[in-house]
Amino acid sequence: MLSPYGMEIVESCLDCKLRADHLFCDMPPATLQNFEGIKFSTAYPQGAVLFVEGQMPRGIFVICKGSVKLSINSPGGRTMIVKLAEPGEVLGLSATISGKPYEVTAETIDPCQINFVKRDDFLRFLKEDVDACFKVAEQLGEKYHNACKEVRSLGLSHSAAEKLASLLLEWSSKNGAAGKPEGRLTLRLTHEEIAQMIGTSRETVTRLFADLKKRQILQSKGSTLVIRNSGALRDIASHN
Amino acid sequence: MLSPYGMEIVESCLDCKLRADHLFCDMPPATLQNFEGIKFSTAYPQGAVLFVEGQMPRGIFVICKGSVKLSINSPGGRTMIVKLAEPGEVLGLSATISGKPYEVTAETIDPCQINFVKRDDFLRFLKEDVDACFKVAEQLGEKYHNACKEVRSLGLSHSAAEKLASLLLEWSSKNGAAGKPEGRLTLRLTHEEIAQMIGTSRETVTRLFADLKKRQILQSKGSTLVIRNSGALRDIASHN
DNA sequence: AGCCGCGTGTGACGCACATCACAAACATTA
DNA sequence: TAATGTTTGTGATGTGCGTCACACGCGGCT
Repeated sequence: MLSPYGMEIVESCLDCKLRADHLFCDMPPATLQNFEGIKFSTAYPQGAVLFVEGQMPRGIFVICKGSVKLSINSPGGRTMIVKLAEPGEVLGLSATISGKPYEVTAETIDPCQINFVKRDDFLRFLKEDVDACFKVAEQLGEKYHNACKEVRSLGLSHSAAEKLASLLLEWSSKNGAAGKPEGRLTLRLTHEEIAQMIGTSRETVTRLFADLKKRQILQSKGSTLVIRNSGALRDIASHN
Repeated sequence: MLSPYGMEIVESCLDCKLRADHLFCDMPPATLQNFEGIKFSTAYPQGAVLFVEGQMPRGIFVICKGSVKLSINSPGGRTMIVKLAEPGEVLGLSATISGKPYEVTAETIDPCQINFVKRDDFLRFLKEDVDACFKVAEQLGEKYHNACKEVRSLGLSHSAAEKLASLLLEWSSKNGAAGKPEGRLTLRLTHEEIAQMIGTSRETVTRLFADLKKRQILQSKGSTLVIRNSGALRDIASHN
């Protein structure tokens, strides 16, 4: 079956082939059966906003396909991108559990398939099933872990160059884990968005890229980046 | 009963008078009974290190009395204080659940009573009890929430003045919640440590305090601070 | 008393980076 | 192909604050 946005749709979680790779989705069959009963599967186009920071929680969103940009915004219009969430991640979890407003804003960056579960249904589901509840704890632990990494990078690493280098290495290694050739990656974000990820200005990102190319550490054709000297990049990333 | 460090000790969680105020400890009696069986209650002096960032998780620590400083460190010797944890909070939770290294370093800043539970015991405890598991999820949500606040303050608010003002307001309001007179607070941290909380240098903190006093916004006698103009302080804190 | 260690106060200096202000390179639409 | 938007490249300029350097105050020693 095809969604309106030209993407194949997975009908049921039970026969989702990628389940084992999807952190949250890898639950015992019985638990999954219950989940199946309360989820709503929806397809979203690129640029759809799932929820906004400060909204009261309506429920949780499990990413099946596509990626989602999580960001926080200051009243003054400043934006910071916290994370790019991938399939298998659950969004809106802590807000849904605590009943407090969503912490971040979630916006799809390509066509996505996403399972939604209403807050009440989800809470009932949790209280009835230890396995599910434990999965949620794991998932929240993961979120906390990521947030800690973010804090570390924002608070301890100094130069913008350092943070950009770390980001590139992280992306590159994520490629490696996915079987793609490591050391080669395609940028899916604009310089502006990259700047928002590492907490600097767009111009600085541009200049840093220019510098890395001049120093033969990076090479680019279109939106494809090749890391020519990963050693040097690592040096920059861990320069205390 | 008195501990070696001149602090009264609570024998059992079941008749702990502060239980209702302690987020994690407020569990159903049956659950609490189980917890009672696996916990080890210990008294620590000031300056004790519970665990260090990067260590493999031995288990969780529930604070009964006293406060604990959570920090992260860069290989280059830089330190950032992430949080001051209070009674009712659980430390080492996400590491214990995921089996990955502790995210932060935990050090007592005054004499503490703390319940320790070994990793295996704790995991078994969780898998047997949905209520406990749900409490853990709540607790992790809380941790995630705090981390998000940290990210927001590090990534969006720019000037050091802004962050210091926010910190003071937060402390002051925490006093208010505890019944103490709001707008009056005693500093328990040195300028150096405050600097580590807001990610700046000690000298900057000193200068900022001097400036706030000169502008009649703050007033200090010894380690006691009085906020004379909370409006102005709020303005500084939310200056976009 | 005098000495030491620790926290604090304050000046001088420089650099990394924000900000502004364009121009050039693409992408989209009509 | 012109017309309009979006993303990128680069210079000029200013400034917040990190860093170094040193002096002062205060409490705990012996």
